[in-house]
Formats: sequence, structure tokens, C-alpha cells
Amino acid sequence: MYQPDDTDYEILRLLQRNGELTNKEIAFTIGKSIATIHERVKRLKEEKYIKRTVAILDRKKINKNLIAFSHVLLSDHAFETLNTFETEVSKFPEVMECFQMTGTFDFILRIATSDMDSYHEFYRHKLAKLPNIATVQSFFVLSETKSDTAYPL
Amino acid sequence: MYQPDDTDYEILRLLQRNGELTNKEIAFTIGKSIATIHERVKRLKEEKYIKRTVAILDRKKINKNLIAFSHVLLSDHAFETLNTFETEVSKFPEVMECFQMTGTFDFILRIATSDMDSYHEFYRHKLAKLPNIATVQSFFVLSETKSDTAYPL
DNA sequence: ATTGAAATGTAGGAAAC
DNA sequence: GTTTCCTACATTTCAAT
Repeated sequence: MYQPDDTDYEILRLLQRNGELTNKEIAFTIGKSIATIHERVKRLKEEKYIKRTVAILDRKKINKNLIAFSHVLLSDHAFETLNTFETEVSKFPEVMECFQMTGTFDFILRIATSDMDSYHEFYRHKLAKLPNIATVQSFFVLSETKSDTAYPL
Repeated sequence: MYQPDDTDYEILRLLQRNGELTNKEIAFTIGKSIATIHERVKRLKEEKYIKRTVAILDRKKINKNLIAFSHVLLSDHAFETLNTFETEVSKFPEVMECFQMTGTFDFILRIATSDMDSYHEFYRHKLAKLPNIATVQSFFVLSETKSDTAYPL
């Protein structure tokens, strides 16, 4: 199996922060040739170390002023119950993330809406209508102290 | 103030999913000229609708196998207490996100480490050593059902 | 604001060291 | 792994509508 070396990790570190860096810029920064960077980046993408490159938007400018983290507990944990929930909840565009969790509830959802009315609408007419939901406990973001997509490397 | 129109939103929708799309590809997809897309994208970046473009890594391949969501309650809510916590916790590379929240605790942290030992190390020697922490309750990701950086548009 | 066309720069591939 | 050369594309600017 392919194992990235220090150079690869340096490239990942940079591209995680700025995906628009050219091979030339990366080459200059880490002191290697452009052809080398070109090869490394190509392989890192082929091997799916880099899953994709995306634009990060300012949510307030596009009117997603309310972010909720919701803890969902299901009424039972049968395979089908879990599966249906995961499939259906993933279809909602408001749900940006869904994680199955350890502990006293089953899932954490990250939900983006424009305001409390839209959240309420989503909650009443979409989330709460899914089968086998026992409880939903929601917490709302007051302010973002740190908001990073980059992993520590 | 600058208000993006439908064309701008189509561009944002596309770049949120794939930040590597060329102006030519976008132009073809939404039926406008390359120069128009170029202008729009430039403005969307200048006006900070697009905050930045980043590479999204496969966390398991780079050995970040454990993601924790930790709920932090501080012992008091004096301005200085909140401020110090936010400043200090943001310095930890393991903390990818920190949100101040409504409700029964003060902050949610998203913490990325390689395994439970590293998490424990982080918790004992970094997080728990910050001043004025009352309680920390942590939940761990079992599986990712949906993991998106794109807002619904 | 949108377009087509022209100049510049980068990507991507191949060869030789 | 680096350097050079090459072609193809992409970006960027600009004059015109």
C-alpha cells in the first residue's frame, strides 16, 4: 500500500489550507521541483488522500445564519431502523453532516438554515416525520470561535 | 452592498461541490461565456462570498481515526473567562472547530486525534488544563453517514 | 453586464540526466 | 528526483457591444 512521505505531508498541509496553490507555488515553498510536486499531487488524488477540493462559503452572506447541532435518539437499534434513518436524513439538504455516535444518543446532525423559523419548519415537517425517532435535542450556534476543515498534520 | 444573482448562486452551488471546476466547465454547464464566469468568480472571492478553497482529506488515511465532539461548560461566564477559553482552545491543532452555543453548556469542540490514547493525552494535558473549565462531556464518532461542507443553496 | 479574441501563465506529459 | 522542452488548456485582460 502507498505510504506518503514527509514531502507528501507537506503538500497535504498546504493544500488543506489553500487548495488553489499552483504546483509552482508549492514547489517554491517546500524547495522541490515543479515536476515532483506535480507527481505527488497526482498520486495523492489518485490514492484518495485528497478526497476533493471545495469552495468554503461565508454562511452569513448566503443567509445560513442558524447552525444547529441536534442529538437524535432512535426508538430502537435494529439494523433496518438505523439504515432507514441514515438514508432518509442524508437526503435533507439542510443536514450537512450526520454522525453515528457513542453514548446516550445515536446521531449528531449539523443543520444549516436561515433562521429559527426555517429550522422549526425543517424540524416539524422533515426531521420529526422520520420513523422511529425517540428524541431530538438541539443546540444552536451563538458564535464561531474556530471553524477549520484542516486536520492537524 | 453587492447582491449576488441567480447566476452567482449557480456558480457558488457548483464550486461548493467541486472547487477545481474551470471557468470553461462552469460556463458550459450554466450556459454563459467564460469571461462572464471569470468576472463573477472574481467578485465572489473579492466580496468574500467564497472565503477560501481547500482540499478535503480522507481522515482515516492520514490517521485521524477518532473524532470527538466535546461539550464544555465553564465555571463562570465573565467576559475574560470566555475570551481566554476561546483564545487558548483555538491554539490547539486537534481542535478543528469551536462554537459557542445556546443551552446547558457553553461550547462544542470538534476534536481530531489518531486514537483514544491520543485523545486522552489531549484531554488530560491540554484541554483540562485550561482555566475555568467546569465540565467536559465527550461523544465519539462511530461512523460518518454524511459529511458535507456545502450549504444548501 | 456580456462577449470574443489576444496575451500570459500553468498543467501535464515525455525525454535525458 | 531534477531539468528541459513541448503542446494543450486555463487564466486574465481588453476593446466592443
